[in-house]
Amino acid sequence: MAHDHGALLDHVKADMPADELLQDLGDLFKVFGDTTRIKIMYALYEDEMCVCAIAELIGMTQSAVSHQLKSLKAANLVASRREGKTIYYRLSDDHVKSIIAQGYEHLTE
Amino acid sequence: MAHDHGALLDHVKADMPADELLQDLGDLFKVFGDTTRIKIMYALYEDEMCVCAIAELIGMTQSAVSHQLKSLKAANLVASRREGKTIYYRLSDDHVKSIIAQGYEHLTE
DNA sequence: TGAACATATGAGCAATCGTTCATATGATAA
DNA sequence: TTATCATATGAACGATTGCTCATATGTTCA
Repeated sequence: MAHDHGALLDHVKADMPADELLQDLGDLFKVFGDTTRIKIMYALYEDEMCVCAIAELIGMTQSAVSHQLKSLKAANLVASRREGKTIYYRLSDDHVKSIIAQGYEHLTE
Repeated sequence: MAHDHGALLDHVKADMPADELLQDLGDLFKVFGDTTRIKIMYALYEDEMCVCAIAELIGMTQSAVSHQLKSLKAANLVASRREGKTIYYRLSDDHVKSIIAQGYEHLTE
């Protein structure tokens, strides 16, 4: 410790979410913290897209994209539907757009 | 590649931000992607706080907190002021709160 | 059934990350 | 100046991450 902080700590501590939620928040933002995944989310911004289209668009291997889509899906950021051999992914949530938009604003002002 | 995607790729590609911005977005969210840094930002949610108070609050070493504050400052998420020996940190931006709030909403619904 | 296509997945490896430990910097007070 | 307090920083190490490569799964069509 160091100098005295009075009642400040107790007050702030009372307003903090539970540790598990803080962990989940970190894990969620970790998914946003990679350029490849950001590109994938932007690819799906307007409309759904199949895996190989995403791969071609962002210039990455089908395998790499598939691995990242798995992360995104685990975080409930994308959803998918099958149509024959093809699987189409889409953003599952408006939060994706608003989170990215807030980040965008932070950078460009 | 694989099957044909017609004009879809060109259309979506035209709407994508420049690579450098996408990289910056990923780097920004990477800073949110750690529980310790999330805790620090929550600690500063209401008011500024000195380093040792943050360390005591979240139960981490002064050194660890200082390292993370450096990351947060490099991303323009916190700012600081000196008062004698003590240095007070605060959130530098309302985007911090709104980004975390969006993440929170995504998790809790 | 077998071939071709679209996607998923496991292992392995280089790179990045977050903490610890020791030490440096910077400010105050005696 | 010297001692002490508050914070910052560099090196080192274990843990996690994202890609590649090879291969597996699942679907369609002949």
